Amino acid sequence: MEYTVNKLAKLAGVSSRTLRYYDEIGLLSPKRISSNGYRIYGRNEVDRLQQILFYRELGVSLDEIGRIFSAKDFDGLSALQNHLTGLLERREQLELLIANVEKTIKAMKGEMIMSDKEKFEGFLKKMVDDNERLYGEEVREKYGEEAVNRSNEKVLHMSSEQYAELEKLTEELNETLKKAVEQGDPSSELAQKACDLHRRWLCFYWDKYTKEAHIGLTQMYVYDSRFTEYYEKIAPGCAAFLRDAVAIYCK
Amino acid sequence: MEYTVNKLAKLAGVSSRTLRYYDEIGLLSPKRISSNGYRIYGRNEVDRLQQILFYRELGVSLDEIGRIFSAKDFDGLSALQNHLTGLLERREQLELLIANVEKTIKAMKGEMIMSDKEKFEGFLKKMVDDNERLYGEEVREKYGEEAVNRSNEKVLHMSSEQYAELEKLTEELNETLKKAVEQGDPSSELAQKACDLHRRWLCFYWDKYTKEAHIGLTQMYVYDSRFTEYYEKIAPGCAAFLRDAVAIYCK
DNA sequence: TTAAACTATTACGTTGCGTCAATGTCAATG
DNA sequence: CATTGACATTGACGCAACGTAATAGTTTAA
Repeated sequence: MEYTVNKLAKLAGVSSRTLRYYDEIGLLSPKRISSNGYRIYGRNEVDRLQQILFYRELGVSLDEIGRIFSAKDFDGLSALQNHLTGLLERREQLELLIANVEKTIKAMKGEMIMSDKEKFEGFLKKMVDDNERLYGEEVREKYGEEAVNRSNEKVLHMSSEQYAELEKLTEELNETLKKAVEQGDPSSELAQKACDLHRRWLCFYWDKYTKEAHIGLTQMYVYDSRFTEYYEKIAPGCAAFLRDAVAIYCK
Repeated sequence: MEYTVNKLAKLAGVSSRTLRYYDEIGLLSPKRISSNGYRIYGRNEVDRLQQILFYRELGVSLDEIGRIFSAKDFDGLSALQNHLTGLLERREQLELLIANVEKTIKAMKGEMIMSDKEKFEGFLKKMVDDNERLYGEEVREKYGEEAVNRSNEKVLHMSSEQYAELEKLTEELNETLKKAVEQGDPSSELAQKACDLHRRWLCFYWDKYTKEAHIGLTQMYVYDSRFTEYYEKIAPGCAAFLRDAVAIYCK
């Protein structure tokens, strides 16, 4: 009932490096070291390793696992309860992150739809194809057909629903923006009005508006030729102008 | 319009160390280095930093941000779309983790309820008090009163609902286990039957049974005195016996 | 006997900085 | 003018949990 590193590693489905690491940090030491320097593990060590892996699978850090074991009164239940609290917190943060990314994507797509519907549809198609090539099978297996399709169709669907209102706002924004650029001053009242229209335009897509995102987005317009071109058609240097104006608007 | 590290750092709300790091990895280099060796940033750098922070807030890694910028055709939208895929994957993994932790906690609590209701209620009370002391205010602020109470009451609620059936199964399990221990062979047919009963017992709490979790849990019984004591009352050395039997059962 | 298979230690790489430590520079004050 | 305090520089370690060599000694099977 004695095991060398690789024996135990294979038995437990981990790498030998992992075992040596656990030895190094004092989480799982071998029963003894044989005369040739080899690590020899016994029954107790197998058990302890199982326990370690049990918690590890649940996402508990090795550090905490160590503390669970070394606590005088072993209480895995309390440990898991605390661990769960951390996990729930992480989930909440992740949800927030996802929501933000999604709303940003939504806004950018909305912008593209406004700027050039045909071009956008071409882009969307390419996007879908790329996803298909890269993740298609995987994703389809994981989430099922309709999830993929749903996510791909959502944008176009939304655009057709609210197209009219959005278009009106866009028109007003573009006009205001054009006049403001002609005046040439990003801090002018007209320019700031354009910023406000742009904000309202964004709120069409965003559930929650933040200054930071507004600044970041307009700055991006300057770097992404698809957006720059669109604004260029409204007025020369328009994207940069809007960026400057929004920077002031949000200050 | 020129900034030294700290000026820019304060302007953008990051640390100077961050800026030096970004310089180090080539993500954001200063416009020039002044004669005294100081980093001097200009307008372009401010913009670029804003962009970096925009993506960083969305959880994009610095490495990827760098690639977004260095790509010949800047395409933040596609980048975000890909990034979102990763985030969704992470969320799914986190959900799985949480579900597993929750079901494990559930099972352990179930075990305690069976073993000694009074003791368990004492434990629950202590648990709640601990949480109160440690996270009480925070958690209450975050999730609201009822979320805390709900999570604390859930277990007891469940136990009262299904107590009868569970008790019957428990009785059968305990009897079988007792006989099996008397025989003394964890690989015996009776012992394996007990394992199967224990599995069914677990399935009362778990939505999804896995061998690994079964092994891990029974092994934990040996380490946690609350469980060991309970099984000890059924038969001497019972927890260890069950662990050994389950190890065989799951092989 | 020799080569394959297994063991060991040492140490760098990963991510995004925080945090010293030692040292140099600048602006203002006594 | 010298000192002091604020700000600048370059290292370099530390974190989490190993993966991945590189180098060298040991055991085992052909």
